[in-house]
Amino acid sequence: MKKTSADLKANILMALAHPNRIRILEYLRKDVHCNCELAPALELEQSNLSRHLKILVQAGVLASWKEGLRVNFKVTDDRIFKILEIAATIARQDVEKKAGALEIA
Amino acid sequence: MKKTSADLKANILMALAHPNRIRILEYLRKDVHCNCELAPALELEQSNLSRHLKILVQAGVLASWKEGLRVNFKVTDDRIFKILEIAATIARQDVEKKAGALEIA
DNA sequence: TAACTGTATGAGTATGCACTCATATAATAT
DNA sequence: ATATTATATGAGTGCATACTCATACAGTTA
Repeated sequence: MKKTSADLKANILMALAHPNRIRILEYLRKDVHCNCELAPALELEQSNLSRHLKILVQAGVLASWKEGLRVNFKVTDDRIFKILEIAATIARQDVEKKAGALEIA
Repeated sequence: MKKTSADLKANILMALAHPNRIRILEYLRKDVHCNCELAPALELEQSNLSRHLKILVQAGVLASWKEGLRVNFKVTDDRIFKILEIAATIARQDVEKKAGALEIA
């Protein structure tokens, strides 16, 4: 069945919408890393990490290539971080608004 | 338990990461609308729509207020659309890249 | 060749999400 | 008060997701 524009956008956003996948992306912001470096750095179980990486690759957010035994990953498009930045801003404003509402009450 | 920065960002993105919620946001881009206008326009069952709207409100993406019988909704921060726009761009590029890979093969 | 390292994946489980139907609540109008 | 309209929510279902453990696979080294 045909994918609508909303489906395509949702696919990308679903790939991003998990705390561990966001941590992966932020860890990859500066440098290229392999599964074996990410696992201890993010304290994720190897197979779990592998599946998260697969989701990000399938969504087109990460690129991967083999280098000997390792598989390296890098972020394909830095605009991903713009999305994360806006999400952080909105989350922060929402927290502030809710805190303000409590003070009034 | 305490929410990390990645958790907060993921909360926002999870709220956006559904085709119908994206359609809702895009429908609300220009104008304020109530549940009763959205349901027929987006062909969503009333209770289902109501729950989607609740998710968006709880995430701080939509604001809502009563007006007689109706509950109106508006987008709180237009930067949401920047997120959708970037997601669309990345999705489009990914589709093109995969199409290109097929041609070579 | 065998042993080792790094990654992927099958299987099982537990949790969460989207959806529908029926019903409850809220506000208005007769 | 009753009826009507708009929205919210409880309950049930089915499906997707995240996770773990064990194991398979791929590439390297001895």
